Amino acid sequence: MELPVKYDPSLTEEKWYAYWLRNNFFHSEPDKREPYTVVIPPPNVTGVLHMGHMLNNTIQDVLVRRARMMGKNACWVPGTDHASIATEAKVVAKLKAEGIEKSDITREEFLKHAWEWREKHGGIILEQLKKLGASCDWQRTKFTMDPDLSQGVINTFVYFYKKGWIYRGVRMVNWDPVGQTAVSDEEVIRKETPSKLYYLKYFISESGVPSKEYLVIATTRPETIMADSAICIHPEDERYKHLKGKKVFIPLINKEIPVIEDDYVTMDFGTGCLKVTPAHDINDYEIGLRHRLPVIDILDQFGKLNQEARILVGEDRFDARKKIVKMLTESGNFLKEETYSSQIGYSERTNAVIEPRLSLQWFLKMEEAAKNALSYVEDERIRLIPDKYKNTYRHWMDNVRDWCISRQLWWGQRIPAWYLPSGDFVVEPDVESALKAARAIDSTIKPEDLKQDSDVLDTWFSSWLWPISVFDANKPGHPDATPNDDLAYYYPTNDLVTAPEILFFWVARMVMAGHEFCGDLPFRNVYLTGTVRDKQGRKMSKSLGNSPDPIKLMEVYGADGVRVGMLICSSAGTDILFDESQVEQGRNFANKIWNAYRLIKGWNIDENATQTPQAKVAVKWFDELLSSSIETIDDHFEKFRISDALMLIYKLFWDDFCAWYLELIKPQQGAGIDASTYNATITIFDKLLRILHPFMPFISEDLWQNIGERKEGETIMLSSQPEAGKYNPDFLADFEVVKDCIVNIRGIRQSKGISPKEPLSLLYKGELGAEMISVIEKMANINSVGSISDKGADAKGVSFLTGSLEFFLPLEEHVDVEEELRKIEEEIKYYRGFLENVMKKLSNEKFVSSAPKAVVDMELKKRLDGEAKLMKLEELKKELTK
RNA sequence: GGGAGCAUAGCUCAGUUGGUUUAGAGCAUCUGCCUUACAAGCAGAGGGUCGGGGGUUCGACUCCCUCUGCUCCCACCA
Repeated sequence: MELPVKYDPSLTEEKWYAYWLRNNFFHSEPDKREPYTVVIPPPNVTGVLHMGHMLNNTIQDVLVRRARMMGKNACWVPGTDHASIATEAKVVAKLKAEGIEKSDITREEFLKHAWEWREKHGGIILEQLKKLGASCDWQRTKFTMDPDLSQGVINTFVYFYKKGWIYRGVRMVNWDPVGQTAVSDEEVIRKETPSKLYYLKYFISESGVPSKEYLVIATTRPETIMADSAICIHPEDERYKHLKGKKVFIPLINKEIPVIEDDYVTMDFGTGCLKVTPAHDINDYEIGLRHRLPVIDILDQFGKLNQEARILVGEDRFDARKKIVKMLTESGNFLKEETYSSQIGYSERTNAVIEPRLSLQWFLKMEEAAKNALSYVEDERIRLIPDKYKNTYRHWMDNVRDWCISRQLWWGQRIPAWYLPSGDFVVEPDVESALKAARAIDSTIKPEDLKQDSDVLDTWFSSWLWPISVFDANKPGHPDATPNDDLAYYYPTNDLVTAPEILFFWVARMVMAGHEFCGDLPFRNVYLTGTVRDKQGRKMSKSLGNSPDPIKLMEVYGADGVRVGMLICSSAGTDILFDESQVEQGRNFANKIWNAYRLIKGWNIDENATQTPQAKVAVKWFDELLSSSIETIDDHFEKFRISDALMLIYKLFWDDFCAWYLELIKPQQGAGIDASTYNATITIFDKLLRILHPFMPFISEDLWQNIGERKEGETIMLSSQPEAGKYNPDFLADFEVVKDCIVNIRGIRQSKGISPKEPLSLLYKGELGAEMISVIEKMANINSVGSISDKGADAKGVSFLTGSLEFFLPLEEHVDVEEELRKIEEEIKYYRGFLENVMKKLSNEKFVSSAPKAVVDMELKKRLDGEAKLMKLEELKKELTK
């Protein structure tokens, strides 16, 4: 069968993925082998694959496939996250498009729609991962809202409540009036936003009556003046000494409020008089707490003014702002406005301007958990890669705040707290136990009297259990329970691959949950990927439209090509500037591999042929090179230098194997190859494929299946990673010298315009085995090799030095003596400079006495080599000028 | 304002406890090649003194200080 000149991924990828699935190769069950476990960072259930996922999952697959080939029982657990805010937002939008408002339907109806949405879209991202080649154990696919996982979340809540770590409290939260929920600080994006600073007059009260005197405050939010509880001045502000103990009137509503003193106020900002609005500003809230000020909340959940405002009731906060400025102008309280730019918080999900709002929320105490979580990283039981993130991690843990775990949403695990008519509440895992507990408080309670809290839990409150609950959903909330077989075997997991942005959100919290429920770390290594950016360094985002569609990319370049493109230039923790040319490079590499295979496959074995000397050296050389390379690759993986490992493999295959090895063993045109070389080559190729497999699973499987006799059920996936054998570094170095000689000769040909097809003769001086000479003959097209001592007295040619060897190409008609002289002069100059440097060191007393012996010896050797080179160059120069 | 990090060839990055022939790779560029596996290719070549300045050291891309530029995180002045 004729193989096409170009590798076509579309013919192999689907085929082999189906084969792997059919044979259940990805599935893992506990056994006697050492486990290697990875849990996927669960993508949003309604999400679609983006470039960040591609990078992240490619790395995981490389690690998992390699571990599997190293004899470990590899288990990569896939799954999705219910992502309450994002998913609920999508469902709300979808219903709206159908003319249904969330507020018009019941919770149950809404959840039905949400689950339908999940059924329809929930599998997409996992299907996309299959295209990438991800070797996940799909039978273990989990969803953070699977019934058993949800129960685990509920149990966890009950557990921490009973432990006293969960409490209910009034807190200033970041309220998203569009999403209708509180969002965490981390989900608020601050953006520089142009606004105005309004200067307003507050008239001073003279025994309950406004006087003509006034003070001036500056505010960006005039619509909140009705919620003012006080005016605050700095205790040391000389300008306002006369205001101490006075009261002032809020404009328009003429309400009397006190002037208080607090050093929170910055004297030189604005007017130095601050209006204190405890209900609508976090700092004001804290001042309010200190001075026991009343909290007047004038905004409703939609960001509209409520009855408390007295005026402009029902107006949206931004409309109210415009209107009140007008009203203040009319009332004579408006002084002036200035343009002003400030950092305004926006909701990450809905982009609505965040409203600081007081509300009753559930919190989880973090102090003790954070201490534990920090210790695992501090003493390196958990390794962060790169370790610079230790600083960030420590900073987070040292400044941790209690975690607001309630969300005013429907999509998620509903908080298991039931309220009695009396206002008391009980926290229990289910309604039956809640009833029982409630009756302990009030024996007359009937089931219909109990009202469950309407909030759901923060999504992270389920994902922090992920490494535990995917194996044993009963364990969270039950630290004393005996772990099931899966958990006992797979936990702790090995490596976690994720983004640094969620180091705190997710990684740290998993450490906390792992410590609490399993008494152990959840993973040993955390590999933090960089952010995928475009060529200009911008984050890839939907709104910018600068992210390529990964599926299309894989269609054009092949999954293997894309995988290589993503990894070739991305070390841990550094952002990768994505450029399609890298993916092109990956595709080209796949094609190179394909064509190497075509070449080998095209050879006929000639049973009568004997191994050429070149082939003999080539096999020996490549075997040893392979061993030394495997050692380096292992080392790279040990240190998670994945792109280094890939680059090494890339060069090993392309340069060493294709450009040198294959060229050396290539039989004469039309001739067959001897069996010994052929078999050795197949063995080498087989090893190369296995080394390539974690990075390029499809093409390596395809060629591996073809290169030998395979039966159904055999796969490169479950073969092994080649191990390093013995090698002789001196031999490898000698071979490099020979390569250098060949490159020299080729370069001379090019500069003299001598065709590679024209055979040349070569003279040399030094020690060079017959087999090495044969390599030079073949690779540089040399037809006769002699000793330099046989060179005729007037022979014209080109000399060059490599290693400790001296070569001479007799090229009578091509030689330009002037030019040769110039080149030699240049080299002499270089070595003089070089020697000068070396001598400077060696003649330095202190260097010789204080540097390690090995370093001094190296310098001595450099000196000897340099002097020898220089001497030869001087000789050559003399000959030329003679 | 607080904290962290980065600055090495045109581009993207290595440079692993300061010493391995006066800095490496890939891509891109240039030159010559359709050489019977591959033009998604082959062969060859050029290109940086390691952001600026100072210091420590026998020795600094590597450690310290400082300046400049950039990035990220945290907090945020009404």
